[in-house]
Amino acid sequence: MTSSDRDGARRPVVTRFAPSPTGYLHIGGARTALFNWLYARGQGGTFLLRIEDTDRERSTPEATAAILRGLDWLGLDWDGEAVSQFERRDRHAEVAREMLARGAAYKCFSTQDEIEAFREAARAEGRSTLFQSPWRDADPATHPDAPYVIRMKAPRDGETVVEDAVQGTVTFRNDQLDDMVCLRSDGTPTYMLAVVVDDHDMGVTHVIRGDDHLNNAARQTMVYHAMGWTVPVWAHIPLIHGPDGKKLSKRHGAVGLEEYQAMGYPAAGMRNYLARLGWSHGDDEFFTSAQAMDWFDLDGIGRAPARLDFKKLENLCGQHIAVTDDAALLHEIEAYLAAAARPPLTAAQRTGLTSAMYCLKDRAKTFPELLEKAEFVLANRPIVPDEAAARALDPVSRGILAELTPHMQSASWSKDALEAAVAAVAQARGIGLGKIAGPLRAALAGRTVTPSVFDMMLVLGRDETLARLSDAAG
RNA sequence: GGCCCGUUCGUCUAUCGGUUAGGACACCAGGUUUUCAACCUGGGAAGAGGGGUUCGACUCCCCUACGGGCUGCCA
Repeated sequence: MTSSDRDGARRPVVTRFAPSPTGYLHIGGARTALFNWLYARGQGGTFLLRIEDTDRERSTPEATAAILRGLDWLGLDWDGEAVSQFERRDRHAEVAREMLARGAAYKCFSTQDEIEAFREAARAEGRSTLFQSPWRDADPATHPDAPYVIRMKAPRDGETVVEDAVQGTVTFRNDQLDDMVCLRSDGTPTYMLAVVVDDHDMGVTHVIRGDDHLNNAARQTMVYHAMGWTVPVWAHIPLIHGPDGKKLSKRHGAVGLEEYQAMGYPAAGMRNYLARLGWSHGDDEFFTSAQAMDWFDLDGIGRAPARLDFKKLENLCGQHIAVTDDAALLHEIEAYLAAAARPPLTAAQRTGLTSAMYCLKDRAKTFPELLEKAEFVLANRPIVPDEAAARALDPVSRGILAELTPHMQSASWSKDALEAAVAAVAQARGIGLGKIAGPLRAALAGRTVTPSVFDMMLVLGRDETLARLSDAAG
């Protein structure tokens, strides 16, 4: 059996990504979104987006916007409108009341101070610090006229089993689970209640999320049971760690997805890398999104946390840049420029870059690297050599360039002819091709790292090439 | 503290009781080469430790160590 029909009944798959808008889109969150998207799309299902903004203190519209931008960049499209969890608060409260009516929940009048006192005492005595409310079985007649929260009346005996598509069967003793708060004293729902209600109402069939929620799944299962709702297929995926194996944090460098865009990684490479991080399909390493959709399955998800490896990311990005068509590449490079707050391309640069793309795309791993190698076509005369290029333009080299120029003037402008011309000069001088290519590269690009000198001449054309040669030789 | 999860080359991983434990990235050496990238050849590199179960364990069970998570009127 596959994980998709673990619960027996085949339902159209519905997944969701449910981030809380309290900051940027975390790289780990992005992968969670990717897995949900891949699974839904691969199964011909639906992928929903829900913003978990019930924490009014920390939620911001800016963070929501950042999340949407991140998903958009990664190419993860969701179905329908993004749902605001906060706006569904009345529905959540309604379910809390329903649980009350069913005897699956109760009003708890304990104050924060009382709860804290309880925990301190428990800690001191070495008992469980799970709060045991005195109101759990209180007679409603004794209820004071005071603020209260609605707590889940969790079973005290027995155990709750979470059937997880990734983690396997995980059993929790019910006495380890507390009577979680479902509705706060101000009448707003807690996350624990809201997720369940929303996932149920939205018809979510597969909950794929970080394994920091594995414990929560047990308590949420109780809500499903209390309401008589079908429990979704759980899939708790391991978190992503930093290169040192510790929980990913800012000291590891980039943790926000947008930073990766600003660093110039192509979205396709990012998707490929993220998909491969914690999920595998045999020995396949390099693949398109279409293949990933086709192959993606919950069974292929690993159980151990994975570490970020920038070298591998770069390698995959390089491969994707090489196979992306020129127009799409240009488009993405312009988006990168904007994301990195770099000046946009001029019309002339856009044209030049397009004509040079064929000799740039398979020698760059990131957009900044590609742009650096494209400098020869991006820059205008006079070409200002960088330090290394300036060193390559010593008097002897300039003499060589001066000698080469007439040959270039008469050569037909094809790669073969250009190579022949350069070879002829090399032979006449009794030097290797490298002795000519170095200065030539410096004169044409002002750089020492570029595409082939012949490709550059082809892209630049005769007039521009000769002009640059004369600039450098002169 | 309690509960839960995890642990195969440096990294990502394959393996789903029987393999010389495979691949990729990275690294090292050599080759090719006009730079970079790419490419070719070769190399080093792994089952956390200890007990079981079994004819046979990386694979199953237990313990320990280490890492992570939860234990909130945060999500």
